[in-house]
Amino acid sequence: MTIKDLSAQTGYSVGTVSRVLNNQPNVSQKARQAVLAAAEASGFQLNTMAKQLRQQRPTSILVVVKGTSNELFGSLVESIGSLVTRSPYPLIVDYIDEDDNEVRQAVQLCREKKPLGILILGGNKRNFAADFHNIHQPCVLVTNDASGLPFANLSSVTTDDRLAAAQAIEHLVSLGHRRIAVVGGDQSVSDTSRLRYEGCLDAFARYGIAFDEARDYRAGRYSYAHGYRATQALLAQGQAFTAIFAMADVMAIGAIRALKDHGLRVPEDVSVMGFDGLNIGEYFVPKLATISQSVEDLAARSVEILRDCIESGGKARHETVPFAVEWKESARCLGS
Amino acid sequence: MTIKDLSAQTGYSVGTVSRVLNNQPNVSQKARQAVLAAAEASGFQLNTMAKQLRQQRPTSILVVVKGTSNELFGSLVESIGSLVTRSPYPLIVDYIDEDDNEVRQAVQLCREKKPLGILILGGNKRNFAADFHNIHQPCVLVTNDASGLPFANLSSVTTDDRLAAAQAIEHLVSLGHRRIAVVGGDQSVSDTSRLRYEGCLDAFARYGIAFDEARDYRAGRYSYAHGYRATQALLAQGQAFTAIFAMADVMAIGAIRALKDHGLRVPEDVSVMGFDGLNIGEYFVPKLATISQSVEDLAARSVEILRDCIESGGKARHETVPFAVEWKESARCLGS
DNA sequence: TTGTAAGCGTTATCAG
DNA sequence: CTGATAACGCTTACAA
Repeated sequence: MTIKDLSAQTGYSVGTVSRVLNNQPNVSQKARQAVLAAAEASGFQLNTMAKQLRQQRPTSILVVVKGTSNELFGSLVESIGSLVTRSPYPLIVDYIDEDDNEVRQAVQLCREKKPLGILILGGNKRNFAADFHNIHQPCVLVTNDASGLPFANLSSVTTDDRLAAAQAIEHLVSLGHRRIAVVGGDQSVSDTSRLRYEGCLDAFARYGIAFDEARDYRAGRYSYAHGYRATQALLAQGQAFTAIFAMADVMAIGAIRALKDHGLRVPEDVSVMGFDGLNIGEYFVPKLATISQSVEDLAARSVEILRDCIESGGKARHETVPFAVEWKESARCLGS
Repeated sequence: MTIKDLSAQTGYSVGTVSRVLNNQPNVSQKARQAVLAAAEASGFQLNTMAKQLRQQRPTSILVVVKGTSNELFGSLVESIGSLVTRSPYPLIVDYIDEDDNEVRQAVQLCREKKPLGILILGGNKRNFAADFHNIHQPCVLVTNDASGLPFANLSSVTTDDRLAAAQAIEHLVSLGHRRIAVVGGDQSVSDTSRLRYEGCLDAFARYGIAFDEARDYRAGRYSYAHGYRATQALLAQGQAFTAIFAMADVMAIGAIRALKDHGLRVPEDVSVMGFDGLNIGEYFVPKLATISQSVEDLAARSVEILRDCIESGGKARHETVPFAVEWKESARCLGS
């Protein structure tokens, strides 16, 4: 089935058929109806490849997901997926390892797929600074800030990680905690982790609380397993802390399990606070105190910015979505 | 950058350039090297659209994900994604609502995207029986059995849901439980739920245990929230049961939360058993007793079958991947 | 071994 | 308003 067949069936030329199919003016009602009817009857679909080849303009949106164990990205991809599915752009989703270079991968895929625009979930500034100049279509970095970078086509949507982490610590402090351990990511490779770490330090400083990185901080990936291991490592030194702040809900859950396996109760013996606001947190026992970032907001803003850049040539921007400190069962008031 | 440019640069004709780029024989070493060098130097990439248009053969694999709240599918998509990313086929992932018709959606997308093959996550036989005849490329239905259906291009990879559910109940029975409530999906629309339900009945019958659907069964989607609600509904009649079998881990987690909110302890007061073997189950408190299906196996088998059908014209087959009954904390021995 | 040229299904230009 | 026709970048007979 091609427009040629449609042309033969209706008696109109391929030119006219094409115009009808593309809702162009300068077609008579009669022709329009005839073509539309024939197309409908045969379930005709334009051949995307031919169309794109001719128009020289791509149609898909590329999504690069960095790291697969963080459930936040899973939800984010789904949310983005359902937003984009209802738009005219097909999604190409590419999952890469947490250790791979997301920008290089994106460059590679851009050459191959020539997408209209790109969404990158997770990443770090260093990789962008090094390789992003090879990317020329609109791109939105999601969950990481890219505002310092000198690229006119790079937007970002993120939570104010530093402030949010500081508020997480503040919340624990307000509950009476003074000895707080932190589990998070490797600050040298993850900007997110670095910012959240700095936020912690901000808060510790503000309250004059001692924090010794070597003693009170353990790093790993954002996954259940690494949260578990990091907490075990912390516990191996003896439990001097009354609270743990985990930089991701998945790590917090791993941490709680580790505490429990160590014979400690949450929150009676140790309070735990997470970060992300995953659905599971609401159902976990105990309910997870956390910093919630709305997956829906993050997804919606990212997609909207990208579409604006693609469709209206909008300027790149760097947005911050709101977060909320969720008071929940896993963090309790000390001595109450 | 087109092969024409490469042709001009090297002095060879576009035909020769094309042959080199496609690793065809009948090209001199000299020509091959010259072209490859030029391509390398300029970072040249063949234009996929033009190639496909000419060859009339598609290259992508379509993944249709039905329902977004079931974490199992989330992990599955990721697992499939990382398997396929390392193959020459781009993935097109489409998320649809749990209530949409996955086959119609697939038909629609096939017309548009003309994929090489299709992976459908979740679905029901009725939809396949009604509309699958419109699909002519290899397709694998994942997590649902399609063996009864008369389509030569339809494979399926699934767990033996009926047997697995029966073993879940058996496990609870072996722990001394006699009054077992079940939360699951709507059997009239979800084959998976129907099979698991029948498995439950098999086991109940085998042990002569009374089970009254109206009293002991509540349905909802496979999500935390629906597991929670279904359990609330069960509890609203008074708690006559000592154990709950949930047809999905996400429902089991919702169930545990509901029990807890009702002042009941798990497993001391009520045992809970799930189904799926999600990662979270290992970290949940209590660790979730479940039927584990290996996401990796499911993904690996599905992708392998699909690739075999696509690449070697392999025959459709219906496979069953192993499952395991996981004895874990959330299900305890009655009266011990 | 290499070059030439005819399409693949569309859209866009240009004449009618 | 409509119809020819030339591209788009590539592969593949076929000819040399």
